[in-house]
Amino acid sequence: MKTIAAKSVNTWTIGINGSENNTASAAVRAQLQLRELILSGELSGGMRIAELAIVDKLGMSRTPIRAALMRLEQEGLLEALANGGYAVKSFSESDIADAIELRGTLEGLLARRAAERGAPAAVLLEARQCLKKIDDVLASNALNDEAFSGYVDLNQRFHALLCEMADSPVIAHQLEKIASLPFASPSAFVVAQANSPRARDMLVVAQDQHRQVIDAIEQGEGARAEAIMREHSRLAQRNLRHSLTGDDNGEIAESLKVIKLLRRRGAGR
Amino acid sequence: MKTIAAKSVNTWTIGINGSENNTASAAVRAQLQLRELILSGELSGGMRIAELAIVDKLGMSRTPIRAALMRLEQEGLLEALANGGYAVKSFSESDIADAIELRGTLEGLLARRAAERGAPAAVLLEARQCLKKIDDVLASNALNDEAFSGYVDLNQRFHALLCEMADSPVIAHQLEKIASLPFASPSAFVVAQANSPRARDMLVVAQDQHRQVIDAIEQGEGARAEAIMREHSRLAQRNLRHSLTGDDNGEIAESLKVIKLLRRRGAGR
DNA sequence: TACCGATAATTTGAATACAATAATAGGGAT
DNA sequence: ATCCCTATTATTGTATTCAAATTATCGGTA
Repeated sequence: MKTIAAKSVNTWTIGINGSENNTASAAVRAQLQLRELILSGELSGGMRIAELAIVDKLGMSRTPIRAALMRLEQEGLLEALANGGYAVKSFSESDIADAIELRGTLEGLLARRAAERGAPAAVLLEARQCLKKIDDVLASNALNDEAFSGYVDLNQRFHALLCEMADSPVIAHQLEKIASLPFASPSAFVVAQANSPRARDMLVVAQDQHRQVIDAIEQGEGARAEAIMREHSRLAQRNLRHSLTGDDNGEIAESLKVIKLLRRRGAGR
Repeated sequence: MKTIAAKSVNTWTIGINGSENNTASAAVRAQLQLRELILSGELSGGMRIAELAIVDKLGMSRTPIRAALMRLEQEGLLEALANGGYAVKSFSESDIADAIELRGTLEGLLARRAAERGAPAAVLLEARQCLKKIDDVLASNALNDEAFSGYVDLNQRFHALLCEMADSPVIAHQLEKIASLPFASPSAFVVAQANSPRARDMLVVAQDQHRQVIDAIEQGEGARAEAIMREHSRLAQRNLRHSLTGDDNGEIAESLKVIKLLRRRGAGR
């Protein structure tokens, strides 16, 4: 009776790890596959999605597909049309920037709370161990793809630990929702940097911020902890801009699924 | 083709205004009625919700009810159970406090952005007019229920205008979601104060903050605007505490639907 | 040619029927 | 008497059918 939400649990981790997860319910499979279709650009921004078309494509009945569409709408990847049906949402560059800033703000809030109210020693210890592992990954001067992928995992783990320190289910839940937007996740633009010569340096800076925020939390320095996490999110902002205005003629951008969602110079804002 | 989301539009305003809205789709009706059942305490915290039971109660088929349950889950009023089905969520006092702080943080972010990037003159004008109307409401020394209800409307309008000033659909959308939790809405605890002698004074303070934040935005004082909105949300915190620890032996609390969701001294936190 | 109306077709919303899975209760064995 | 296994029941997940509404198409008229 006290078991909780395995159903609506972050479908990200499932999908990301590649395994097609044939055991999951049809609705979840539909959700994952649809997200994949959207992120891969097969269903491009602004395009209207008809249920029957998806039925044909995914080979299941309308019911689980309707559920998946509904979930993807709440996730923010689709928008509901006035007279039924959905359309693939597209995002301007400033939308993405806003989403990142939002995440930074919330992580700042978490960090401040953790500092003000004190974080459990056990979690702090885990965080320090996590930092050490990241150090290990960053030890070599040239990072291969495997190292980057390892970094992404540890980075996500660190951010999760930060959530835990603040001990606020409500805020944590909301942050999860925000980070479910593919371009707002803590390590969304990390991989984009894999080929860049300065890639490692970026991670070194990020790691320093990680360390400082833990320090601030331990010292009970709320304002500092908050400021650090906000600034930390600006790294993602920089990576975003770097991906888009990169000197490599969009080579990096091409490798980023997220870019498919970008509305190129849409009507202002 | 460019029409947008009349479907998933905030169902709050619909429900709040009392009219049962028989024209809406069955799914939306189910959502409204279910929320009413939850907020009225008929479906109390922790209670498991079986679809068939709701079918009997609301007299429609499972399909729209499933949709409504899904929406209420995303809204945060229900939680999905591991093996299917939902349970009514209950909130601790700190959960509510966190939700309010979250809203304050986001509104702070909005205000800062509005200040930093400049808000459209038209919206600023509207906001000033809104403030004037609130002044009018507060003019009399003793406020009747009608006056309070008027205040609530104007207050919501003001907060909406603030959203508009920041001109960030992404942040606005997220804030809407957070404020959809009944106790996190900007004017959630205003009515609770209707009988309190100091009720009007609270609103006077709030109004002053409204005025100052607009001033800060006009002056481009981002940090100040942010700080004001954060502090502004603490009024709701105080009202919350006042409602709960009130000297009137829970008379106020009784009038607040929100209280039905409260988990009295649950396991820690 | 452009515009308006009617009809046909497509599409979503709702209801029901069906399948699979989890909970429960009952009976048997140790 | 208790524990475990099985069978039944209840409940969710999925498919399909039906209805309503919206959109598209075709024909006619100004």
